[in-house]
Amino acid sequence: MELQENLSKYVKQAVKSLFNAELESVEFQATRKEFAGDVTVVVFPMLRVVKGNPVQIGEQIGVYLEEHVPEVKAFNVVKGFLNIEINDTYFVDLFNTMKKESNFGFITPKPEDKAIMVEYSSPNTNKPLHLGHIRNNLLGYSVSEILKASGKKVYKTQIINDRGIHICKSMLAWKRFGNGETPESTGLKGDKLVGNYYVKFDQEYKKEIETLISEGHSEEEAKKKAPILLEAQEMLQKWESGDSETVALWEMMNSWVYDGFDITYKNLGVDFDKLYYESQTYLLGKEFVTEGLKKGIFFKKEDGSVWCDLTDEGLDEKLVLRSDGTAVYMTQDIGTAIQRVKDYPDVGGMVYTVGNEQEYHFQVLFLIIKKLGFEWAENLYHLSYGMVDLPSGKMKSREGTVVDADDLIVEMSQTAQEISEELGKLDGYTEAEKQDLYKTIGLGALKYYILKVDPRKRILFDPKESIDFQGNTGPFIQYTYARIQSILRKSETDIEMDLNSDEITLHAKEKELIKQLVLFPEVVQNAAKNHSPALIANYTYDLVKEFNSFYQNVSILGADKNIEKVFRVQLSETVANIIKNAFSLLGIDVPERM
RNA sequence: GGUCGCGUAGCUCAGCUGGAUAGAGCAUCUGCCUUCUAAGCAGACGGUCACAGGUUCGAAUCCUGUCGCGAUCACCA
Repeated sequence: MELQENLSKYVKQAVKSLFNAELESVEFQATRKEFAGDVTVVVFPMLRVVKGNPVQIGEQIGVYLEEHVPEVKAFNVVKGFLNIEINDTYFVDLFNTMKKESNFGFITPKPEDKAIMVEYSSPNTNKPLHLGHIRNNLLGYSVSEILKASGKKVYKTQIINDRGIHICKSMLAWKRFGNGETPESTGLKGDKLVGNYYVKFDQEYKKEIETLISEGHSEEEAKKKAPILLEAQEMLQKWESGDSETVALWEMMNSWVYDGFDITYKNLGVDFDKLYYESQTYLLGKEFVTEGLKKGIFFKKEDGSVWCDLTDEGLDEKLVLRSDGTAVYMTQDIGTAIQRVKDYPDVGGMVYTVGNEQEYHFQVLFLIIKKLGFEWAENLYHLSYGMVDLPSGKMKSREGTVVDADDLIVEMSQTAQEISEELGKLDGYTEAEKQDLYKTIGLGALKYYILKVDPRKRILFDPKESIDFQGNTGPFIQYTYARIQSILRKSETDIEMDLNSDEITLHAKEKELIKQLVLFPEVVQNAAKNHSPALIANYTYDLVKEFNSFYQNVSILGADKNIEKVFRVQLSETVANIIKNAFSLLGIDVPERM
């Protein structure tokens, strides 16, 4: 902050003139609440160049600052901490300049800058989205928005794992047991319908294994020889060879799933600029593996499989092409990355939002891309997040132990509805408006709950304990926003009006609010640097807590003087604007009433 | 076994570019709606910051080791 730079200069001057010593840097921190002051200079580090008692040194510097710096009103020294009080006019002027910036804290990207591509969601097309995908989607979307706000150009994308044995399993089960069912005929969402057949496949598969074992086969043998599995594998081969009937079935069932996903994405409020399909990128990956083989980046084993030797980087050898020449997961990811830069030449880096179980995969992928010689390999980042687990353990679609994304969203809205109806503050709202609001609040609770925790941490979600709507939650912050809107509706003060800083004496709560508000740009940059929506969430919570304390302790519309009233209304509106902007970075809407 | 991440109040989490007496929410208990929305505010209770060393004027924060939890080390994706 400018103030600190300014003070830093004077502290150095003070040390020079008082002790004839050179200070390299000055250490500041926010003054703790229990002491008087706004900013604190830590004296201890100075002891290296200035010999003496820290308290006395602090006192002397304090006197110097009081005399030489107009913004300094008073000071006190506690142990080695020099607490400095700043004039109210400084803070009011600060507020006057920031309140006019409609996108305070947001930086517009420069056209010549490189863009970042953020990948998230990237589901398999054989089952519906669950709570784990929700975390992924919210993180990816939010990090995209944060990067944009920090001044980067961003493309949101995903890679859809549309080919492989998993989708063949659903296809086969549908063919055998489906009787021609469609989303239309059943009324089921397409992804749900397909997911049911994936589960059905697994049930049949298990039955067959048991039969084989009872016939005397070993378990391992049975798992490999179950007829339904063999048939699925056969289907995959048919698909790869372009068998028209198989491809038609594949296209039909995938399209059901996409329709279903689209609904979930829309409900979640996430979107994508560009979709990639594994079925369209894996061939490019194979091309580059072949090329890398020629250049000596990869090597071929006797059986024809192609590998990358990473023992120099402390890793192992990694397979990039099977002995039968087919692609593996890695091959496809190499192709996808390269395809993206071909499509968007301004892309200079990528963020992969994928769970921490894939850390090794991305470590290897990034090294391989580097070896292939792409300059953007330096700017690849794996946004690795912890799993969402249930008290019973990992979520498993095949076993039905999942928290379904659509169901959870509906439940959250219902809870919001129950609470709202009990409070009964929505007179005059139409039923449609109410339903809209319940969704805003329900989603706000869910999104905030997920995003406020450090992405790296594992989340234990207990379906029996509902997500809170009080305290450090989305609805609490939304509520504060609505509360401010209510004041703004009642006030007739001019928001644009400039405030003469000499005429305002700040209440302690007002000063704290201004201090908190001006931190926002720094928080946005920090969140971008750390790829952490949690930093935005926690900042917003602190701001809102501060505001509510102000609200309950200071009358806004009932201020003694008009200028105070105008200032407080402006302050409230600015807080509301920051809440709205901060929450937009988390993908959370704010309501006018609730 | 190797590698990576995590371990802070009964529970969920902040704090981690080293700084003052470690902060919130939930839960429990006390007050506050004839004044701007009580999904709120004010307060009480609650901690060997996993453990042991080290570096430092100063360590929850940095380093080393130990323990616990999770992930990963496939011709699966």
